[in-house]
Amino acid sequence: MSLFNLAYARQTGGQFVLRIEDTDRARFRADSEAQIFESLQWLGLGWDEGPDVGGPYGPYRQSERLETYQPFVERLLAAGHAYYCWCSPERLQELRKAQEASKQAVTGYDRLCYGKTREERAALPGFSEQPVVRLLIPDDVQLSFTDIIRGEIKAPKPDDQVILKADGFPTYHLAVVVDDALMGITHVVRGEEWISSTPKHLLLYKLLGLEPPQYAHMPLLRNPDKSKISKRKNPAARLLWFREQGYLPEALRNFLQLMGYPPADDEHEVASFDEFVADFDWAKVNTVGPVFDVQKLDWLNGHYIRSLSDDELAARVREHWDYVGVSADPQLMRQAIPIIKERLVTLSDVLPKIQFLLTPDDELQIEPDARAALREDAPQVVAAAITALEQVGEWSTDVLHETLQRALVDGLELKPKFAFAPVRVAITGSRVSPPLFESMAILGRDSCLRRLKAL
RNA sequence: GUCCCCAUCGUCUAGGGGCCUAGGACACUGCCCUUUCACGGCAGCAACACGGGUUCGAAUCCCGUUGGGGAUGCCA
Repeated sequence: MSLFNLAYARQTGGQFVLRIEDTDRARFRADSEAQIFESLQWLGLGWDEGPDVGGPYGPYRQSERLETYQPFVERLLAAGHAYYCWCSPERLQELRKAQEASKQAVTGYDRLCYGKTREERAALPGFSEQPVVRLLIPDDVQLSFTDIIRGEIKAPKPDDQVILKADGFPTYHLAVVVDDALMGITHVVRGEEWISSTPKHLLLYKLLGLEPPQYAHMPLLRNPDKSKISKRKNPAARLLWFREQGYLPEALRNFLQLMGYPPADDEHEVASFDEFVADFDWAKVNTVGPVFDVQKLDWLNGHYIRSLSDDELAARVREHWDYVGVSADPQLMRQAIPIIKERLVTLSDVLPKIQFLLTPDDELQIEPDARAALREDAPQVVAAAITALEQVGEWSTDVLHETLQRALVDGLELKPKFAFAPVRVAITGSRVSPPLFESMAILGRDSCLRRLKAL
């Protein structure tokens, strides 16, 4: 949502505003705001106005704007567009349960308090001391509106929605309308789950004499079983999970772009944010909720990793290690970057791929399947390799390649495949590894010979 | 239950009446490259949910069915 919001703001020279909608005290978490900041910043979606950077329409936290909403509530009350409701949460719950059980079409508040004074209402059951304020939905409330993604859409008829809670906080519905109007918001970009609430918002604009914004209702991302993406079913619901896993923000950004927006053409699935901005058009945004498929993200991430220079990639790996708390020799990692780069899917793959370089020689484990795959001639091959390598002057990739080629392939008349396999197992402990001679060059003469002798 | 949104390969999508024997990407399979694994290259597998219309002609327009999603909160 933010990505698309920002793209449009950039394309049109607008401001991207970050507002914290923290009107629910029950769900308040001290660290959630910091997580929002970190997620957006990491993804490269910086905001022009917000609680931390300020701006002309602050404060940008709804919990700090309580006095702002009060007069609007009073105006609605005075004009008869809203009314007090003393119904207790228990009564409302029972009402809801009864409506569900009845299998009738009726839902929503039954207007028990409408038109009653406090005294009149207090005489009835299910009374609570502290009232809420409800919006009176007229019968002729406007139910259709223009969505800049979907065109003309209909929405369900709302019930008498609470706009001011018993604790004095506004609900989202009131706060979002007041704030959007006061902050000069021209475009509201939100998930499609808000379509059904839009008539309430439009009504509020009308009753308050405010100019409504344009609406863009984006499709919701889905779990592989097509349900709405959730933290329980999908760790990907938490943006920072990707950071922890070693994904590049630009890869995730590109992927998210793809999830909501078709590529400009067949050749442009990999596209920068600037290209996205240049091509951006609300009418092209998808209306179908896409399944979040990590495989494609993996491919994109590998693609972006490969497009980085070795130094850039090493810097990213160091950042990632700092973030997740890995401490390993950064110099060695930098040396190994060229030989592991095209083998990486995420930054987390770096450590396991260079583990054999970091392990002390006497602690190197030979993987069981690697040992099992050794042929009977392995001892002779390793012995020949040791003999040949002990004569090597310059310990470099080319010399090592040439030396072993001559000693094993030519000397023992082996196919390269069988000639180098035992050496690979001795050096790396595995059947699969980064390129052998490069690895040996990084490891150094002493370690290589020790490992060969050990095998 | 009611209301709303949506419906093309396994996944993301192109397509907006004839250019579609439906194109691309990821994944998968095979081949090539190759010291392993990757990368890269080439090839292949694979879809218009169903039923009615409209039309000379429908993946494209309309209706219905089915399926999926969302809303129905003093949550956002």
